[in-house]
Amino acid sequence: MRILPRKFYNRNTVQVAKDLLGKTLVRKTGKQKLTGIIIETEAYKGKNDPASHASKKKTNRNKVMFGQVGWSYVYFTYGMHYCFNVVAKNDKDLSGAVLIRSIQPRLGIKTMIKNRKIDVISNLVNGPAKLTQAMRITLEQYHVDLTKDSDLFIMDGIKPAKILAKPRIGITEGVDKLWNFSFKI
DNA sequence: TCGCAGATTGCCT
DNA sequence: GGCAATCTGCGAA
Repeated sequence: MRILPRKFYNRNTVQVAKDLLGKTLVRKTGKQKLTGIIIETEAYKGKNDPASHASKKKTNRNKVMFGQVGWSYVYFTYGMHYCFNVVAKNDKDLSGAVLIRSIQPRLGIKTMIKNRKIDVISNLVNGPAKLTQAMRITLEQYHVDLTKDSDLFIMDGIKPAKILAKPRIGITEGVDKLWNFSFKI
């Protein structure tokens, strides 16, 4: 398997969100290696997308969404949760990112369970904040290059059979857009 | 099984 | 000062 090249992310944000399904997320913590297949994503553009952090203006928090594609965007919210995004946009768009909502654990499941302090597999990574907790993603992973072999990157994976498109979750504006993508393994 | 409220911190207005 | 791309536990049905 190969690491996804930067040009993979240099396309329409919605298209990248779809194509990220089935790809492998790799997280290295010391000697431990945690991997998982991405099974749910959401697309957030900048302009004309009221639900996006970057819809209004560039701030210190969301500036990564305006920067280089293929870099991580981690943000802290609700006082206790982190969410993990990948910056992806074509040349026309000023900003955009794909939220990784859910994965299917492959390597290091035991470590993930330990990180989450629970023992129910079905409850391990079925949500963006649970995913970051299980994989130990924090603000230290804010602005990491995902196209390089480091602590955190994304590799090629499997091909999803059937992609489902739904409204995005947890937002109050822009709910008419079917930019939540998932598939069944 | 479903729906609601609390937790808790940093960012923006 | 108010709110957020969420999760969990609790109470009701």
